[in-house]
Amino acid sequence: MPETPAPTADRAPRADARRNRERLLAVARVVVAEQGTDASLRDIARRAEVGLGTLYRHFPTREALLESLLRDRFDTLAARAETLASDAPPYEALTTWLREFVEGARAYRGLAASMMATVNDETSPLSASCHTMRAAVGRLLERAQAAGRVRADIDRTDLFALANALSWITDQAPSLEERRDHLFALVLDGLAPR
Amino acid sequence: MPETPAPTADRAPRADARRNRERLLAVARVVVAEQGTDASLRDIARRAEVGLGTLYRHFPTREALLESLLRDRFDTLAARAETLASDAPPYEALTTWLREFVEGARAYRGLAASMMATVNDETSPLSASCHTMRAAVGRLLERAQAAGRVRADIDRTDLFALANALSWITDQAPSLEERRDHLFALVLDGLAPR
DNA sequence: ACCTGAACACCGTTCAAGT
DNA sequence: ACCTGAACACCGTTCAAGT
Repeated sequence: MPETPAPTADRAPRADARRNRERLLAVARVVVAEQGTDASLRDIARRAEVGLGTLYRHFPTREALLESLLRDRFDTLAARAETLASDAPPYEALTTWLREFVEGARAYRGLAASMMATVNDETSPLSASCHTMRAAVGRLLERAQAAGRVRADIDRTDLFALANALSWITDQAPSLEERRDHLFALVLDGLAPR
Repeated sequence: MPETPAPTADRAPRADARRNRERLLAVARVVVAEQGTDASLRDIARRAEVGLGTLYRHFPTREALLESLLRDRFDTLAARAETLASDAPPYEALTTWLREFVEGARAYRGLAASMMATVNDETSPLSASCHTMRAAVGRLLERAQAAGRVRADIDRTDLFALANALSWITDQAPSLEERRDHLFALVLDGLAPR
């Protein structure tokens, strides 16, 4: 019985496909860091020395590419929320997580906008990928609310929107970066119970 | 002495030029309402039944076009700030103005981003046009601060950024529109003195 | 003085042809 | 099974040629 390739669904990908995928992701990481989340897909394929169709084969949509780029980050942030939930007091756990979230969002310009888009389009791969992260921070929020440190009239989506809005500010006007922590603190004050 | 055209600087524009400019503005208002501030300039020229070069002649840049579209709004908002300064108590004047600002920003998707861009690029026509408006709201802020109703550690640029960030949220995720007033109130709470 | 549209250099997306 | 790049339909911007 010769090793028939057998096109089973979960077959190991061909070597060249695997290599191309990795090249694309590595290049995409650089180009998105340079140009933001609306970077030129053509440019990414070019710099990865790969046909444009190859990029589309591996990542049928821009969101799919971003998802692969950001999955690590989402997983890390979700895990971080769990750690904080058991290691820190409710309010401090929440604010620490939010601070790290906003800090990390600075990595890619346009990221905040891409994240907010997932609120509307639940079907996007990006939406699915950050869902567990949002659920995790939701639990942090509820804990802080139960402890009476955060007003009860906001939900995780409100919090997500506020965090992204803060990220967006420095996205658009880098000169306001030095004020970001300050505005962040101001919004936190707004979260206090009435 | 025949009526020599005399190319004086401030000559009345030719009739066709005047007409084209008005057509472009009228169409731009519609198209930007449909597509947002990054609307297709080609589409605007096409629907105005005007050559593409004509659009560029009248509005050398996208920002110049937006500026003409928004000048009224800026002037109105600046005047409104003056009215409120004399008619309403300091804090109420400020919050009323901010509410109207955010409410009005909903007119064009992408407007918040265009506004924030003026913080970095002081040379843009949009920046010049909204400068007096920003100065006016700056005075409202200072009054509210002097009355002890708003924390002293924020300036007009911070406030401008926060207002645009709130506008941006519903820009990106229209489904959050019903939460906007709520998030607005939350940020206002954050403005209270410590 | 002003208008026009072709020309140029870019996009995103698809898909027939290759290996 | 996967890769490739031409093809298509769009952009923004410029500018020679017209009236």
